[in-house]
Formats: sequence, structure tokens, C-alpha cells
Amino acid sequence: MKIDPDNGIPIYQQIIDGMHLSVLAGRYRDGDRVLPVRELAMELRINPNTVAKAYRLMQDEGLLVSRPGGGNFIAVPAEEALRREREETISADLAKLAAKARTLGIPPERLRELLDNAQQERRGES
Amino acid sequence: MKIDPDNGIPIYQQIIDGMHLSVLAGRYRDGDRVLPVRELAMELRINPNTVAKAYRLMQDEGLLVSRPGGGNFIAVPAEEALRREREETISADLAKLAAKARTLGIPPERLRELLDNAQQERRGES
DNA sequence: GAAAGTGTATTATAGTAATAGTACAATAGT
DNA sequence: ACTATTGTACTATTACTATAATACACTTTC
Repeated sequence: MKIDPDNGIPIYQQIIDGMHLSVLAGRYRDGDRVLPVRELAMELRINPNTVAKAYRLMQDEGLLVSRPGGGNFIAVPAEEALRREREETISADLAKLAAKARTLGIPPERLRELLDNAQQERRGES
Repeated sequence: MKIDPDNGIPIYQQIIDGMHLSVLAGRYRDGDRVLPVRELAMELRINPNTVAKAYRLMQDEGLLVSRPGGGNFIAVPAEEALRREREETISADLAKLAAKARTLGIPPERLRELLDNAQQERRGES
């Protein structure tokens, strides 16, 4: 998990976004235990209260289940819901991007080219 | 200009982003006068201090030139720089999106399909 | 049962964002 | 010259984020 304290997005929100992405990516099984509040805070070099806040909000969303004294546990949606959510989040991003490109006068064909470039360049990484 | 007071992004930053996008979109000519601080604040239903802060930061970036008592004026970059910046901002967004899609296990071909869908759906709007 | 680990809650402090109200200097229009 | 407009600056207040330092209840482990 990567945290940027200076990018304007609240740290507790970055934690939530990161874990949600991990769930969508299939990196958790249902019932998996997440790091204890104090441990994750140590690892990320942030205050335990900030992690506690992220966990509390994720509990409210149903993404985490808490066992006081025992730990916090991931609640993974059913596979069919996961599949839908994966494409929905990407499609939402794409809609915003297409709107922005249209605003800037970049033609649809050119946007497709730029996407191809972006996908090509990713091959050199990892 | 659209402002969302509740989306987490500071209002003064939304103003900056909106004006920067307008410049890239070619909606301003060099030297065009922008709305006075108090007028824009009225129009957006926000505090004049917030607009003043946005203008001040844009002055620091060289995007605005101030004439105290006279108004604030847009400084548009040269056309060649505009062309480059347009594609750079979109390519940066595309790189993040491609990385996210890859994380979610969405294949490149499927991502292109979803982009085509997003572009198709925009035709029904405007 | 006792100790360690864990979740949760509370209080206090500092920094930023936004609002509210006021003030003043420079410009524009008459 | 006078007035209205405009940019800018300042103080005060409220809300949110993050940190710091404790405190307490529940569980796990021995």
C-alpha cells in the first residue's frame, strides 16, 4: 500500500481506496484478517488514529467486519458483484476521461491511439 | 464553471483546474479579462476570499496577470505549448487508468472496448 | 488467572479550507 | 475631483484532517 501525505487526498481515504482496489483485484479472500491498527500505522508511518478512522468507515460501508480484541476482517462481495464493480469503476473513469478529451478537442481516434501508447509503455515496467 | 463543495477537492483548486482546462480548450484569448473576484464569488455562491486565493495561486503559476484596481487577465501559452499540454494531461490520465485496469485484471482489448462504449455514449449528450 | 495483543473511544493540539466582515490602495468612468 | 469598481490584505470563526497521548474492554495465549 502506497500513501502520499501531500497529494491532498486524506490519508484515511487513501487507505480505503487502496483496500477497496485490492478487494476488486482479488487480493483478499472473504474473512481474511487485515493488519492490526497499530501495525498498519507503523508500516505506513502514520498515526494509529488515522488507520482506526479508515477501518471504522470501511465497517460502515460493510467492507470490514470488526471483532473487538480479535481483529478486523475483510468482507468480499460475491464474485458476480465483483465482476460488475470492476468494469463499473473503470467505465466511470473512462467517461470522465472521454469528456475531458472532448473538451480539449482531442478526436476519438486520437484518444484511442493515446490509450494504445499508454498500454504499450506499461509493458516495459513491472 | 461547475463547483462541488462536497467532493473533497478544495474549491480554490477546482477553480484553478477549471480555468486551466478552459485555457487548454482554447476558450480564452491571451489578455482576456476574467470575472472580478466578487462577481465570480457571487456566481459560484462562494466566499470572495476563496476566489481571491485561486487567483493569487494562478498568478504564482503565471496563468493570470493582475492589475490592482483594473482586473485579472489570462496569460495563454503559445499554441505549440498548448498542443503539447493537451495531450500530456490526457496521456497522464490514461496511464493511471491503464495501470488501474491492469490491477483489476481487465485485459487491454476489453479496456479499448469500454473506451469505445464511453465515447459512443457521449454522442447522446451535449 | 495473568499478560500481551487488539479494537475502540476520548481529549488536546496544530494546520488547512472556507466563511464572514472589514479595510485600503489603485483603476475606471463620470 | 468624485464615485464605483476592483485587487489585495487582515482578523476571527468554524470544520476537517492528522497527530499525540491515554484509557478501557475484549480476545488470545500461556
